[in-house]
Amino acid sequence: MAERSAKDSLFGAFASVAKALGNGHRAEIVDVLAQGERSVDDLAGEIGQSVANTSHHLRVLADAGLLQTRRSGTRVFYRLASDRVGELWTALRDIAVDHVAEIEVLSGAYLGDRDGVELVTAAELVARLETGRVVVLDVRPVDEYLAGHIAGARSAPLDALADVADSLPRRREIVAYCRGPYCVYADDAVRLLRSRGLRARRLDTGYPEWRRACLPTEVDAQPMSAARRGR
Amino acid sequence: MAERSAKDSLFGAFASVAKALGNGHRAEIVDVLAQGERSVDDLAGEIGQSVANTSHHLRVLADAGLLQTRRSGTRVFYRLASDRVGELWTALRDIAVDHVAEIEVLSGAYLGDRDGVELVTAAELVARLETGRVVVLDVRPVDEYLAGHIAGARSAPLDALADVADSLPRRREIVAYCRGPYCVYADDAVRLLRSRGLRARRLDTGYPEWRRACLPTEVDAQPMSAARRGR
DNA sequence: GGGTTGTTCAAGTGATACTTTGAATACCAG
DNA sequence: CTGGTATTCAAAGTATCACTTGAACAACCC
Repeated sequence: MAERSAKDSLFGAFASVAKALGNGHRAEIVDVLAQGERSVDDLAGEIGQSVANTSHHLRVLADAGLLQTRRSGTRVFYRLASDRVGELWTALRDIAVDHVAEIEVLSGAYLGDRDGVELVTAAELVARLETGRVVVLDVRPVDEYLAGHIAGARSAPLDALADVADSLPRRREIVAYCRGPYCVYADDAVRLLRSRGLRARRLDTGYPEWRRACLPTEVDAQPMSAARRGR
Repeated sequence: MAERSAKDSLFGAFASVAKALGNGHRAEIVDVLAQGERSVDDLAGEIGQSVANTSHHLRVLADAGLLQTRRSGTRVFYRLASDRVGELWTALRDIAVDHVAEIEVLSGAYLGDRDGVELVTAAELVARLETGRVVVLDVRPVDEYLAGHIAGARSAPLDALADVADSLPRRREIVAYCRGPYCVYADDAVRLLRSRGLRARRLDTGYPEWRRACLPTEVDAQPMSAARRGR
Protein backbone atom coordinates (compact mmCIF):
# COMPACT_ATOMS: atom_id res chain seq x y z
CA MET A 1 0.00 0.00 0.00
CA ALA A 2 0.98 3.62 -0.39
CA GLU A 3 1.38 4.02 3.36
CA ARG A 4 4.31 1.68 3.33
CA SER A 5 6.32 3.68 0.83
CA ALA A 6 5.47 6.94 2.57
CA LYS A 7 6.66 5.48 5.85
CA ASP A 8 9.83 4.16 4.22
CA SER A 9 10.58 7.61 2.81
CA LEU A 10 10.02 9.27 6.16
CA PHE A 11 12.24 6.90 8.06
CA GLY A 12 14.78 7.06 5.25
CA ALA A 13 14.96 10.79 5.88
CA PHE A 14 15.50 10.22 9.60
CA ALA A 15 18.23 7.74 8.75
CA SER A 16 19.95 10.23 6.46
CA VAL A 17 21.00 12.23 9.49
CA ALA A 18 22.63 9.17 11.00
CA LYS A 19 24.28 8.41 7.69
CA ALA A 20 25.94 11.82 7.74
CA LEU A 21 27.52 10.97 11.09
CA GLY A 22 28.50 7.53 9.85
CA ASN A 23 32.04 8.37 8.80
CA GLY A 24 35.08 8.72 10.98
CA HIS A 25 36.31 11.98 9.51
CA ARG A 26 32.90 13.55 9.80
CA ALA A 27 32.63 12.38 13.37
CA GLU A 28 35.95 14.06 14.09
CA ILE A 29 34.69 17.23 12.47
CA VAL A 30 31.63 17.31 14.70
CA ASP A 31 33.80 16.61 17.72
CA VAL A 32 36.01 19.59 16.91
CA LEU A 33 33.09 21.86 16.11
CA ALA A 34 31.63 21.09 19.52
CA GLN A 35 34.37 23.43 20.79
CA GLY A 36 33.18 26.28 18.61
CA GLU A 37 33.21 27.39 15.00
CA ARG A 38 36.17 26.69 12.73
CA SER A 39 37.30 27.62 9.23
CA VAL A 40 37.65 24.94 6.58
CA ASP A 41 41.39 25.33 6.71
CA ASP A 42 41.54 24.83 10.46
CA LEU A 43 39.34 21.78 10.25
CA ALA A 44 41.43 20.26 7.49
CA GLY A 45 44.42 20.55 9.77
CA GLU A 46 42.56 19.06 12.73
CA ILE A 47 41.41 15.98 10.88
CA GLY A 48 44.53 15.58 8.74
CA GLN A 49 42.79 15.78 5.39
CA SER A 50 43.08 17.96 2.30
CA VAL A 51 41.08 21.15 2.24
CA ALA A 52 39.05 19.92 -0.72
CA ASN A 53 38.16 16.67 0.98
CA THR A 54 37.32 18.45 4.19
CA SER A 55 35.08 20.81 2.29
CA HIS A 56 33.32 17.81 0.79
CA HIS A 57 32.67 16.22 4.17
CA LEU A 58 31.47 19.54 5.52
CA ARG A 59 28.98 19.73 2.73
CA VAL A 60 27.65 16.27 3.57
CA LEU A 61 27.14 17.31 7.18
CA ALA A 62 25.60 20.63 6.21
CA ASP A 63 23.23 18.95 3.77
CA ALA A 64 22.06 16.71 6.59
CA GLY A 65 21.25 19.85 8.57
CA LEU A 66 23.91 19.31 11.20
CA LEU A 67 26.06 22.35 10.38
CA GLN A 68 25.62 26.01 9.56
CA THR A 69 28.06 28.44 8.01
CA ARG A 70 29.11 32.03 8.36
CA ARG A 71 31.24 33.89 5.89
CA SER A 72 33.81 36.38 7.13
CA GLY A 73 35.96 37.88 4.41
CA THR A 74 37.64 35.13 2.48
CA ARG A 75 36.94 32.56 5.16
CA VAL A 76 33.94 30.39 5.80
CA PHE A 77 33.33 29.33 9.37
CA TYR A 78 31.36 26.18 10.11
CA ARG A 79 29.54 25.53 13.36
CA LEU A 80 27.10 22.99 14.75
CA ALA A 81 23.54 23.84 13.74
CA SER A 82 22.51 23.79 17.40
CA ASP A 83 23.55 22.59 20.82
CA ARG A 84 21.36 19.58 20.32
CA VAL A 85 23.71 18.37 17.59
CA GLY A 86 26.49 18.39 20.15
CA GLU A 87 24.26 16.46 22.52
CA LEU A 88 23.50 13.94 19.81
CA TRP A 89 27.19 13.44 19.16
CA THR A 90 27.89 12.99 22.86
CA ALA A 91 25.06 10.49 23.20
CA LEU A 92 26.30 8.55 20.20
CA ARG A 93 29.82 8.46 21.57
CA ASP A 94 28.70 7.35 25.02
CA ILE A 95 26.56 4.58 23.64
CA ALA A 96 29.44 3.43 21.48
CA VAL A 97 31.63 3.26 24.57
CA ASP A 98 29.03 1.27 26.49
CA HIS A 99 28.12 -1.20 23.80
CA VAL A 100 31.07 -1.60 21.44
CA ALA A 101 33.77 -3.73 22.99
CA GLU A 102 36.29 -2.74 20.34
CA ILE A 103 36.31 0.87 21.54
CA GLU A 104 38.14 0.12 24.74
CA VAL A 105 41.06 -1.24 22.76
CA LEU A 106 41.05 1.61 20.26
CA SER A 107 40.82 4.34 22.86
CA GLY A 108 43.65 2.69 24.74
CA ALA A 109 45.73 2.75 21.57
CA TYR A 110 44.97 6.40 21.01
CA LEU A 111 45.11 7.80 24.52
CA GLY A 112 48.11 5.73 25.49
CA ASP A 113 48.81 4.39 28.90
CA ARG A 114 46.42 6.00 31.34
CA ASP A 115 48.17 4.77 34.43
CA GLY A 116 48.76 7.76 36.59
CA VAL A 117 46.02 9.81 34.97
CA GLU A 118 43.24 9.93 37.52
CA LEU A 119 39.81 11.23 36.59
CA VAL A 120 37.57 13.76 38.30
CA THR A 121 33.87 13.88 37.56
CA ALA A 122 32.14 17.16 36.81
CA ALA A 123 30.07 16.80 39.99
CA GLU A 124 33.18 16.40 42.09
CA LEU A 125 34.86 19.38 40.45
CA VAL A 126 31.81 21.53 41.11
CA ALA A 127 31.96 20.59 44.79
CA ARG A 128 35.67 21.37 45.01
CA LEU A 129 35.25 24.68 43.25
CA GLU A 130 32.76 25.69 45.90
CA THR A 131 35.18 25.01 48.69
CA GLY A 132 37.88 26.74 46.68
CA ARG A 133 40.66 24.26 47.21
CA VAL A 134 41.47 23.51 43.58
CA VAL A 135 43.26 25.05 40.61
CA VAL A 136 41.55 24.45 37.27
CA LEU A 137 43.68 24.50 34.12
CA ASP A 138 42.30 24.82 30.60
CA VAL A 139 44.94 23.13 28.46
CA ARG A 140 43.29 23.74 25.10
CA PRO A 141 44.72 26.24 22.58
CA VAL A 142 44.33 29.83 23.74
CA ASP A 143 41.59 30.85 21.32
CA GLU A 144 39.36 28.04 22.54
CA TYR A 145 39.88 29.26 26.08
CA LEU A 146 38.97 32.78 25.06
CA ALA A 147 35.81 31.60 23.33
CA GLY A 148 34.60 30.14 26.62
CA HIS A 149 35.97 28.23 29.59
CA ILE A 150 35.07 26.83 32.98
CA ALA A 151 34.49 29.69 35.41
CA GLY A 152 37.67 30.39 37.30
CA ALA A 153 39.90 28.28 35.05
CA ARG A 154 43.31 29.50 34.03
CA SER A 155 44.58 29.10 30.47
CA ALA A 156 47.60 26.82 30.17
CA PRO A 157 47.92 25.50 26.62
CA LEU A 158 50.08 22.42 26.44
CA ASP A 159 53.06 24.15 24.82
CA ALA A 160 53.13 26.76 27.55
CA LEU A 161 52.36 24.37 30.39
CA ALA A 162 55.98 23.75 31.34
CA ASP A 163 56.36 27.45 32.17
CA VAL A 164 53.05 27.72 33.96
CA ALA A 165 53.84 24.65 36.05
CA ASP A 166 56.49 26.48 38.06
CA SER A 167 53.96 29.02 39.27
CA LEU A 168 51.44 26.46 40.50
CA PRO A 169 50.92 25.81 44.21
CA ARG A 170 52.51 22.51 45.21
CA ARG A 171 50.00 21.65 47.92
CA ARG A 172 46.77 22.41 46.19
CA GLU A 173 45.12 19.94 43.86
CA ILE A 174 45.17 20.72 40.14
CA VAL A 175 42.47 19.64 37.67
CA ALA A 176 43.18 19.88 33.93
CA TYR A 177 40.50 19.72 31.26
CA CYS A 178 40.41 19.96 27.50
CA ARG A 179 38.06 19.23 24.61
CA GLY A 180 36.48 16.03 25.81
CA PRO A 181 37.06 12.52 27.05
CA TYR A 182 38.84 11.53 23.84
CA CYS A 183 41.23 14.45 23.71
CA VAL A 184 44.83 13.81 24.72
CA TYR A 185 45.67 17.33 25.90
CA ALA A 186 44.55 16.88 29.48
CA ASP A 187 46.20 13.47 29.73
CA ASP A 188 49.49 14.90 28.54
CA ALA A 189 49.12 17.81 30.93
CA VAL A 190 48.48 15.56 33.93
CA ARG A 191 51.49 13.41 33.09
CA LEU A 192 53.72 16.45 32.81
CA LEU A 193 52.48 17.99 36.04
CA ARG A 194 52.77 14.76 37.98
CA SER A 195 56.30 14.22 36.71
CA ARG A 196 57.08 17.50 38.45
CA GLY A 197 55.57 16.31 41.67
CA LEU A 198 52.29 18.20 41.46
CA ARG A 199 48.94 16.73 42.48
CA ALA A 200 47.12 16.71 39.14
CA ARG A 201 44.06 14.91 37.81
CA ARG A 202 41.90 15.39 34.73
CA LEU A 203 38.22 16.10 34.25
CA ASP A 204 36.55 13.00 32.81
CA THR A 205 34.70 14.99 30.15
CA GLY A 206 35.50 18.29 28.44
CA TYR A 207 34.39 21.86 28.00
CA PRO A 208 31.41 21.21 25.67
CA GLU A 209 29.84 18.79 28.12
CA TRP A 210 30.43 21.22 31.00
CA ARG A 211 28.78 24.06 29.18
CA ARG A 212 25.80 22.01 28.04
CA ALA A 213 25.25 20.85 31.60
CA CYS A 214 24.75 24.54 32.44
CA LEU A 215 27.67 24.56 34.84
CA PRO A 216 29.38 27.93 35.41
CA THR A 217 31.42 29.27 32.51
CA GLU A 218 33.10 32.49 31.53
CA VAL A 219 33.88 34.12 28.20
CA ASP A 220 36.83 36.44 27.81
CA ALA A 221 35.35 38.98 25.45
CA GLN A 222 37.83 39.72 22.69
CA PRO A 223 37.45 40.75 19.08
CA MET A 224 36.90 37.52 17.20
CA SER A 225 39.60 38.45 14.68
CA ALA A 226 42.22 38.76 17.39
CA ALA A 227 41.20 35.50 18.95
CA ARG A 228 41.33 33.69 15.64
CA ARG A 229 44.69 35.15 14.71
CA GLY A 230 46.23 32.90 17.33
CA ARG A 231 45.65 29.70 15.43
CA MET B 1 52.27 9.94 12.77
CA ALA B 2 50.85 6.90 14.47
CA GLU B 3 48.54 9.04 16.56
CA ARG B 4 46.64 10.06 13.49
CA SER B 5 45.76 6.52 12.47
CA ALA B 6 44.87 5.59 16.04
CA LYS B 7 42.55 8.57 16.22
CA ASP B 8 41.03 7.71 12.86
CA SER B 9 40.34 4.17 14.04
CA LEU B 10 38.74 5.37 17.25
CA PHE B 11 36.45 7.85 15.56
CA GLY B 12 35.73 5.29 12.87
CA ALA B 13 34.44 3.04 15.63
CA PHE B 14 32.23 5.83 16.98
CA ALA B 15 30.93 6.41 13.48
CA SER B 16 30.10 2.73 13.05
CA VAL B 17 27.25 3.13 15.50
CA ALA B 18 25.81 5.95 13.43
CA LYS B 19 26.26 3.88 10.31
CA ALA B 20 24.10 1.15 11.79
CA LEU B 21 21.27 3.66 12.24
CA GLY B 22 21.84 5.03 8.76
CA ASN B 23 19.23 2.96 6.98
CA GLY B 24 15.52 3.51 6.86
CA HIS B 25 14.51 -0.06 7.63
CA ARG B 26 16.87 -0.22 10.57
CA ALA B 27 15.55 3.07 11.87
CA GLU B 28 12.04 1.63 11.71
CA ILE B 29 13.20 -1.43 13.61
CA VAL B 30 14.62 0.71 16.40
CA ASP B 31 11.43 2.73 16.46
CA VAL B 32 9.34 -0.41 16.93
CA LEU B 33 11.70 -1.90 19.50
CA ALA B 34 11.35 1.26 21.56
CA GLN B 35 7.90 -0.16 22.46
CA GLY B 36 9.41 -3.36 23.79
CA GLU B 37 10.94 -6.59 22.56
CA ARG B 38 9.78 -8.28 19.37
CA SER B 39 10.39 -11.51 17.53
CA VAL B 40 12.03 -11.47 14.10
CA ASP B 41 8.76 -12.50 12.55
CA ASP B 42 6.85 -9.67 14.19
CA LEU B 43 9.46 -7.16 13.13
CA ALA B 44 9.46 -8.41 9.56
CA GLY B 45 5.73 -7.75 9.49
CA GLU B 46 6.11 -4.30 11.03
CA ILE B 47 8.68 -3.12 8.51
CA GLY B 48 7.25 -4.95 5.52
CA GLN B 49 10.35 -6.97 4.70
CA SER B 50 11.19 -10.64 4.36
CA VAL B 51 12.25 -12.50 7.48
CA ALA B 52 15.68 -13.12 5.99
CA ASN B 53 16.24 -9.47 5.23
CA THR B 54 14.94 -8.44 8.62
CA SER B 55 17.28 -10.89 10.28
CA HIS B 56 20.14 -9.35 8.32
CA HIS B 57 19.30 -5.82 9.45
CA LEU B 58 18.91 -7.01 13.01
CA ARG B 59 22.37 -8.47 12.85
CA VAL B 60 23.80 -5.16 11.68
CA LEU B 61 22.17 -3.36 14.59
CA ALA B 62 23.22 -6.03 17.07
CA ASP B 63 26.81 -5.96 15.81
CA ALA B 64 26.86 -2.22 16.42
CA GLY B 65 25.85 -2.94 20.02
CA LEU B 66 22.40 -1.38 19.75
CA LEU B 67 20.36 -4.54 20.26
CA GLN B 68 20.34 -7.60 22.48
CA THR B 69 18.54 -10.89 22.05
CA ARG B 70 16.72 -13.43 24.13
CA ARG B 71 15.76 -16.86 22.95
CA SER B 72 12.46 -18.39 24.00
CA GLY B 73 11.71 -21.71 22.40
CA THR B 74 11.84 -21.39 18.67
CA ARG B 75 11.62 -17.64 18.82
CA VAL B 76 14.30 -15.02 19.20
CA PHE B 77 13.27 -11.75 20.76
CA TYR B 78 15.23 -8.60 20.04
CA ARG B 79 15.24 -5.56 22.28
CA LEU B 80 17.14 -2.28 22.55
CA ALA B 81 20.44 -2.77 24.35
CA SER B 82 19.46 -0.05 26.82
CA ASP B 83 17.12 2.86 27.35
CA ARG B 84 19.86 5.14 26.12
CA VAL B 85 19.54 3.65 22.67
CA GLY B 86 15.93 4.76 22.68
CA GLU B 87 17.02 8.20 23.76
CA LEU B 88 19.58 8.31 20.97
CA TRP B 89 16.92 7.42 18.45
CA THR B 90 14.57 10.08 19.78
CA ALA B 91 17.31 12.70 19.71
CA LEU B 92 18.21 11.77 16.15
CA ARG B 93 14.60 11.96 15.06
CA ASP B 94 14.05 15.31 16.75
CA ILE B 95 17.15 16.83 15.20
CA ALA B 96 16.09 15.54 11.82
CA VAL B 97 12.73 17.25 12.26
CA ASP B 98 14.36 20.52 13.27
CA HIS B 99 17.02 20.67 10.60
CA VAL B 100 15.82 18.71 7.58
CA ALA B 101 13.24 20.67 5.63
CA GLU B 102 12.25 17.63 3.60
CA ILE B 103 10.84 15.88 6.66
CA GLU B 104 7.87 18.15 6.96
CA VAL B 105 6.73 17.13 3.51
CA LEU B 106 7.39 13.44 4.08
CA SER B 107 5.66 13.32 7.43
CA GLY B 108 2.71 15.11 5.91
CA ALA B 109 2.57 12.47 3.19
CA TYR B 110 2.69 9.67 5.75
CA LEU B 111 0.48 11.01 8.51
CA GLY B 112 -2.05 12.45 6.12
CA ASP B 113 -4.13 15.49 6.71
CA ARG B 114 -3.74 16.54 10.31
CA ASP B 115 -6.48 19.09 10.25
CA GLY B 116 -8.70 18.33 13.14
CA VAL B 117 -6.06 16.38 15.02
CA GLU B 118 -5.06 18.63 17.87
CA LEU B 119 -2.01 17.87 19.97
CA VAL B 120 -1.57 17.72 23.74
CA THR B 121 1.87 17.98 25.29
CA ALA B 122 2.97 15.55 27.96
CA ALA B 123 3.16 18.40 30.49
CA GLU B 124 -0.41 19.39 29.77
CA LEU B 125 -1.63 15.81 30.06
CA VAL B 126 0.11 15.42 33.41
CA ALA B 127 -1.67 18.51 34.66
CA ARG B 128 -5.04 17.27 33.44
CA LEU B 129 -4.52 13.84 34.93
CA GLU B 130 -4.01 15.47 38.30
CA THR B 131 -7.31 17.28 38.12
CA GLY B 132 -8.91 14.09 36.85
CA ARG B 133 -10.98 15.57 34.08
CA VAL B 134 -9.64 13.48 31.19
CA VAL B 135 -9.92 10.01 29.71
CA VAL B 136 -6.67 8.58 28.38
CA LEU B 137 -6.85 5.94 25.64
CA ASP B 138 -3.98 3.67 24.64
CA VAL B 139 -4.73 2.84 21.03
CA ARG B 140 -1.78 0.50 20.46
CA PRO B 141 -2.24 -3.27 20.09
CA VAL B 142 -3.28 -4.92 23.33
CA ASP B 143 0.00 -6.65 24.09
CA GLU B 144 1.87 -3.35 23.98
CA TYR B 145 -0.65 -1.95 26.42
CA LEU B 146 -0.13 -4.91 28.72
CA ALA B 147 3.64 -4.53 28.58
CA GLY B 148 3.30 -1.02 29.97
CA HIS B 149 1.08 2.01 29.58
CA ILE B 150 0.40 5.47 30.93
CA ALA B 151 -0.99 5.22 34.46
CA GLY B 152 -4.75 5.29 34.34
CA ALA B 153 -4.99 4.76 30.59
CA ARG B 154 -7.59 2.44 29.15
CA SER B 155 -6.74 0.06 26.33
CA ALA B 156 -8.60 0.78 23.11
CA PRO B 157 -6.81 -0.75 20.13
CA LEU B 158 -7.85 0.79 16.86
CA ASP B 159 -9.86 -2.18 15.66
CA ALA B 160 -11.89 -2.18 18.85
CA LEU B 161 -12.18 1.56 19.15
CA ALA B 162 -15.53 1.83 17.42
CA ASP B 163 -17.09 -0.32 20.16
CA VAL B 164 -15.29 1.45 22.97
CA ALA B 165 -16.36 4.83 21.64
CA ASP B 166 -19.96 4.30 22.63
CA SER B 167 -19.04 3.89 26.26
CA LEU B 168 -16.99 7.09 26.46
CA PRO B 169 -18.31 10.15 28.28
CA ARG B 170 -19.43 12.81 25.82
CA ARG B 171 -18.55 15.78 27.98
CA ARG B 172 -15.12 14.81 29.18
CA GLU B 173 -12.02 15.36 27.08
CA ILE B 174 -10.34 12.30 25.57
CA VAL B 175 -6.62 12.02 24.89
CA ALA B 176 -5.33 9.20 22.67
CA TYR B 177 -1.71 8.12 22.48
CA CYS B 178 0.24 5.46 20.64
CA ARG B 179 3.82 4.56 19.78
CA GLY B 180 5.23 7.96 19.06
CA PRO B 181 4.86 11.17 17.09
CA TYR B 182 5.22 9.31 13.79
CA CYS B 183 2.68 6.63 14.49
CA VAL B 184 -0.70 6.94 12.80
CA TYR B 185 -2.76 5.05 15.37
CA ALA B 186 -3.56 8.03 17.57
CA ASP B 187 -4.31 10.22 14.56
CA ASP B 188 -6.76 7.67 13.22
CA ALA B 189 -8.31 7.32 16.66
CA VAL B 190 -8.82 11.05 17.07
CA ARG B 191 -10.43 11.33 13.64
CA LEU B 192 -12.81 8.49 14.43
CA LEU B 193 -13.75 9.84 17.83
CA ARG B 194 -14.29 13.35 16.55
CA SER B 195 -16.46 12.08 13.74
CA ARG B 196 -18.71 10.76 16.50
CA GLY B 197 -18.84 14.10 18.20
CA LEU B 198 -16.42 13.35 21.00
CA ARG B 199 -13.84 15.85 22.24
CA ALA B 200 -10.58 14.04 21.35
CA ARG B 201 -6.97 15.11 20.96
CA ARG B 202 -3.71 13.19 20.72
CA LEU B 203 -0.54 13.19 22.79
CA ASP B 204 2.25 14.80 20.76
CA THR B 205 4.71 12.03 21.61
CA GLY B 206 4.21 8.37 22.52
CA TYR B 207 4.57 5.79 25.24
CA PRO B 208 8.38 5.35 25.07
CA GLU B 209 8.98 9.08 25.55
CA TRP B 210 6.48 9.16 28.42
CA ARG B 211 8.17 6.30 30.19
CA ARG B 212 11.69 7.66 29.70
CA ALA B 213 10.58 11.00 31.10
CA CYS B 214 9.77 9.06 34.30
CA LEU B 215 6.11 10.02 34.15
CA PRO B 216 3.65 7.65 35.86
CA THR B 217 3.16 4.28 34.16
CA GLU B 218 1.54 0.96 34.97
CA VAL B 219 2.23 -2.60 33.88
CA ASP B 220 -0.55 -5.15 33.74
CA ALA B 221 1.27 -8.22 34.96
CA GLN B 222 0.43 -11.15 32.72
CA PRO B 223 2.34 -14.25 31.68
CA MET B 224 4.51 -13.09 28.80
CA SER B 225 3.35 -15.99 26.64
CA ALA B 226 -0.26 -14.92 26.98
CA ALA B 227 0.58 -11.34 26.15
CA ARG B 228 2.55 -12.35 23.11
CA ARG B 229 -0.10 -14.75 21.91
CA GLY B 230 -2.26 -11.80 21.01
CA ARG B 231 -0.12 -10.69 18.11
C1' DG C 1 9.60 -37.15 12.98
C1' DG C 2 7.15 -33.04 11.53
C1' DG C 3 6.32 -28.31 12.01
C1' DT C 4 7.76 -23.64 13.24
C1' DT C 5 11.09 -20.05 13.54
C1' DG C 6 15.61 -17.98 12.62
C1' DT C 7 20.12 -17.78 10.64
C1' DT C 8 23.41 -18.33 7.11
C1' DC C 9 25.21 -18.48 2.58
C1' DA C 10 25.83 -17.45 -2.18
C1' DA C 11 24.55 -14.69 -5.73
C1' DG C 12 22.53 -10.93 -8.12
C1' DT C 13 21.93 -6.15 -8.55
C1' DG C 14 23.07 -1.78 -8.09
C1' DA C 15 25.10 1.86 -6.49
C1' DT C 16 27.59 4.55 -3.32
C1' DA C 17 31.57 6.46 -0.79
C1' DC C 18 35.93 8.54 -0.52
C1' DT C 19 39.82 10.97 -2.34
C1' DT C 20 42.45 13.60 -5.57
C1' DT C 21 43.12 16.81 -9.19
C1' DG C 22 42.61 20.98 -11.47
C1' DA C 23 39.76 24.68 -12.50
C1' DA C 24 36.46 28.17 -10.95
C1' DT C 25 34.62 31.38 -7.66
C1' DA C 26 34.51 34.84 -3.93
C1' DC C 27 36.63 38.11 -1.35
C1' DC C 28 40.32 41.33 0.34
C1' DA C 29 44.16 44.44 0.08
C1' DG C 30 46.68 47.57 -2.31
C1' DC D 1 41.75 46.10 -11.44
C1' DT D 2 45.20 42.93 -10.07
C1' DG D 3 47.24 39.56 -7.38
C1' DG D 4 46.81 36.63 -3.36
C1' DT D 5 44.14 33.80 -0.28
C1' DA D 6 40.36 30.77 0.92
C1' DT D 7 36.86 27.82 -0.47
C1' DT D 8 33.99 25.29 -3.58
C1' DC D 9 32.96 22.67 -7.60
C1' DA D 10 33.15 19.09 -11.23
C1' DA D 11 35.09 15.15 -12.90
C1' DA D 12 37.57 11.12 -12.67
C1' DG D 13 39.67 7.34 -10.36
C1' DT D 14 39.45 3.75 -7.02
C1' DA D 15 37.47 0.81 -4.17
C1' DT D 16 34.05 -1.48 -2.13
C1' DC D 17 30.09 -1.90 0.11
C1' DA D 18 24.90 -2.33 0.71
C1' DC D 19 20.58 -4.39 -0.01
C1' DT D 20 17.63 -8.10 -1.25
C1' DT D 21 16.37 -12.76 -2.41
C1' DG D 22 15.94 -17.80 -2.31
C1' DA D 23 17.37 -21.98 -0.64
C1' DA D 24 19.78 -24.70 2.61
C1' DC D 25 20.63 -25.39 7.32
C1' DA D 26 19.98 -25.21 12.43
C1' DA D 27 17.42 -24.91 16.76
C1' DC D 28 13.66 -25.91 19.12
C1' DC D 29 8.88 -27.81 20.49
C1' DC D 30 5.40 -31.31 20.57
